[in-house]
Amino acid sequence: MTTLTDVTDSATAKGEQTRELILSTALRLFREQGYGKTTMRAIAAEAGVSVGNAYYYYSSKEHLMQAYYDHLQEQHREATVAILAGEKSFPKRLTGVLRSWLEVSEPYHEFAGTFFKSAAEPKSPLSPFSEQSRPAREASVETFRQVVEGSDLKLPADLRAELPELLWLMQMGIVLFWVHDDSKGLRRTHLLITSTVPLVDRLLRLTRIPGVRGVVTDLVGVIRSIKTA
Amino acid sequence: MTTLTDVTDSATAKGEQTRELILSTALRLFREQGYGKTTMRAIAAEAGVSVGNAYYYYSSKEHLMQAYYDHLQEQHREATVAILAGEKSFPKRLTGVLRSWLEVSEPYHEFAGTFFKSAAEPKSPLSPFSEQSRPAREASVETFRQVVEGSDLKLPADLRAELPELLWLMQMGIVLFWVHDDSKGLRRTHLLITSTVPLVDRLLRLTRIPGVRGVVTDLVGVIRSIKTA
DNA sequence: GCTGGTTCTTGAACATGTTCAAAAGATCGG
DNA sequence: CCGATCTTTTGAACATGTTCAAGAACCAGC
Repeated sequence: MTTLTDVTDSATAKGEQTRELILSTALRLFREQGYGKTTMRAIAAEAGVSVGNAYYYYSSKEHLMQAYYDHLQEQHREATVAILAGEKSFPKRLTGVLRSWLEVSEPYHEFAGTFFKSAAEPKSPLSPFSEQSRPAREASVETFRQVVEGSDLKLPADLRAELPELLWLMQMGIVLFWVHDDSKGLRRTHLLITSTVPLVDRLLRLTRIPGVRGVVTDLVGVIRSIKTA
Repeated sequence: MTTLTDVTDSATAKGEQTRELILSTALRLFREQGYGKTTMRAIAAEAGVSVGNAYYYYSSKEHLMQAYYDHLQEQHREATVAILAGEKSFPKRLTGVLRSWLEVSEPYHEFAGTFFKSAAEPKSPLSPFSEQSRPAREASVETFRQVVEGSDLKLPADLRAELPELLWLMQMGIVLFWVHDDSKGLRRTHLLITSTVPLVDRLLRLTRIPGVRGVVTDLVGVIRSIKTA
């Protein structure tokens, strides 16, 4: 497959151009006609290569999707930088990050469903919980860590430590909702975000109440034990 | 396709036997060798009919899965009756219902992943949120309604009304976890249930605290607005 | 510039879900 | 019992993801 030298000077290598040609062609076709209607034969033909060649670089149609996912992730990360730079309020930071995901992903909404279809299978490398998507997942969690870190939110340390992953989970939930949302202009998903974020904010601030504190501590404990079990 | 008379005397009709033969054969093969490795040709051959005949009754391989899903749902509902009859404590009722789902589904754990793969696609009739699975979904929510109704749990009316659906959502989450759980004897999923249920119980009882009450009322409001939007 | 190996490319072949036109069987009025 | 109509059954054909053996292109070392 790939050798060590590939990593260093792959940028100029011949095959690397083919690889990118195939990927960009695939992404374009996915966008233009959806994932399901785009055949591997069509991708190959459009890119001017043979079917087998596409498989030489991407071992399956799903892998092309995986590449798209990484692409999306990267775009989102870039988009968040500006947002996080100029805002201290926690709810606003969170809203901004979630909204920007929506914007970045919008062109793909139609065929995102098919994406999640693959993602839901545990053994699939596309699953957001899989080993293969660990880098993308950790990058995403990192974004939420920044949302928390740079904000004015005051929280007990233990909860604060787990919060980024919880927010990531929240985003997964929103994405799931988004995938099923066929309302005009994604109105319902926007509504979900605008109404959920302030609620989360208030919930988090509730941890100051003594009676609540204990439950939260336990909640954090449960999360930790499940993660390591 | 089907005429009105079908509904009434279909039980004895010739074709109905074929339909059931195909379904039972399919389910057996699914269990024996997994969904992916079971081909439509194999199902047809094993049932002693032609491939086209299988499609005459089940318009796709996924539809056979749908039938299995209904089957599972029904088994779970039956299993819960006994549990709910002899227990008043809310956490115990909830634990019992969740555990029994685990038991009923256990033989299918291995290929359940593939099932959820199909289920995650929004347009798929298999999606737990789809129109087609509304009956199964409502039956399931109904079970959780009974968990709440027959329990000693004291709650504000508005929250109590939404709780069954929230619990159903919780189960979806557990199922998602379960699908990814490959620990010995499903240890981690059991752990998730045993540690989450008491927490939910405590969280619900927290609604008595005035400061919490307001947030919960708003939460319920958000849920309602999202549902109807 | 030859040679041996590595990388890249090809297209035919395969596996499997799905469709469909045609045939076979069942039902029923006359 | 006949023919018409509806239901059921068939199997070949099709679409498409995937594999693979073979060859082409390329490159490093002599």
